[in-house]
Amino acid sequence: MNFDNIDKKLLELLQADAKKTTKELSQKLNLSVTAVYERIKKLEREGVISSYVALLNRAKIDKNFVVLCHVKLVKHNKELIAQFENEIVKLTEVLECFHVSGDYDYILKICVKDMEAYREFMVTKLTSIEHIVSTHSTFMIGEVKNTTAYKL
Amino acid sequence: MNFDNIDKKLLELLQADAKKTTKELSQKLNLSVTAVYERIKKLEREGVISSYVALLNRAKIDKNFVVLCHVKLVKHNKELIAQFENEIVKLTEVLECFHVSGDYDYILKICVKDMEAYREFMVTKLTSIEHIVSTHSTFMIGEVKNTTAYKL
DNA sequence: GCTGAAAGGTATCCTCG
DNA sequence: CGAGGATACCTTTCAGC
Repeated sequence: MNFDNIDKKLLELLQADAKKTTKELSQKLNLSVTAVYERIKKLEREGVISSYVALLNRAKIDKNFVVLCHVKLVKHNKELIAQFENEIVKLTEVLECFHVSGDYDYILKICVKDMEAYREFMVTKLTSIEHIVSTHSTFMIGEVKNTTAYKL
Repeated sequence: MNFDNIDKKLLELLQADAKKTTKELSQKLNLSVTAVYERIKKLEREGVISSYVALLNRAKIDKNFVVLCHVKLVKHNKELIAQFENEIVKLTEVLECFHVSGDYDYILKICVKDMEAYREFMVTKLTSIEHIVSTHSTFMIGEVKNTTAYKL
């Protein structure tokens, strides 16, 4: 799909605030309400906009302890990978999990309450998944940037 | 702030789909529309819900090349750190940047179109920031999980 | 903190340039 | 592709429990 400047601006606005009314958007874009409405519907239909979500403040919900955990598997055959990934998806503490190139196989972003909760998570959940040969935890000491918005 | 089970369920629903109407939510929660409305307003007022955003599909907007880049600075005094972080925030290709413990100082999640775009980013943007002594790029070869929703 | 009803604003659709 | 108007639905407020 191709985006003109209005689409780009529209996506920028919706990525910043999904609660803006089409009326407000139409004013910022110098378009009619209907035109904006149809552009949004098209972007949704095409799957460019995948969802609208509420973002929470980690600090207010006891999830302010963030760890980036590098994981290495014993082997890399299709079955083991599928099994591992299937388990990871279920873990609510894991917000992001990327299969990566390099020394480690996966990088996980884990959010829990504190170090104690992380210890508990490691012992009872992560390392109970089979096929993991090693992990390396890197603790977040500060969040410089964390956005969901892409610049088109 | 303290959350009862209704708040938790409400936050779960809003994190999954911010476009649900208070009417729909009230049915799922067995509450009146007004009660749900007031709970949401309170969660917004307290800053638990920080924003509502549209999430885009990376694959549809030419941002499907994801790199986790580890960065190490020369020194770690307050001034250099502030200067580095100030520059990073401006880079639209960087969606996440965490100040971390360990061998490297920062871990960045970078989304661009392809390897060529990444090369361009590294050469013209990232490494043009001063005080970086070394970087290590880890390429994403698969996305296992990527959510913005915390489980309360 | 909850409910139900009332008022005003929006989303959505339709017809027409 | 975009505009404007009609309608159903939603958000938001208010009185009362």
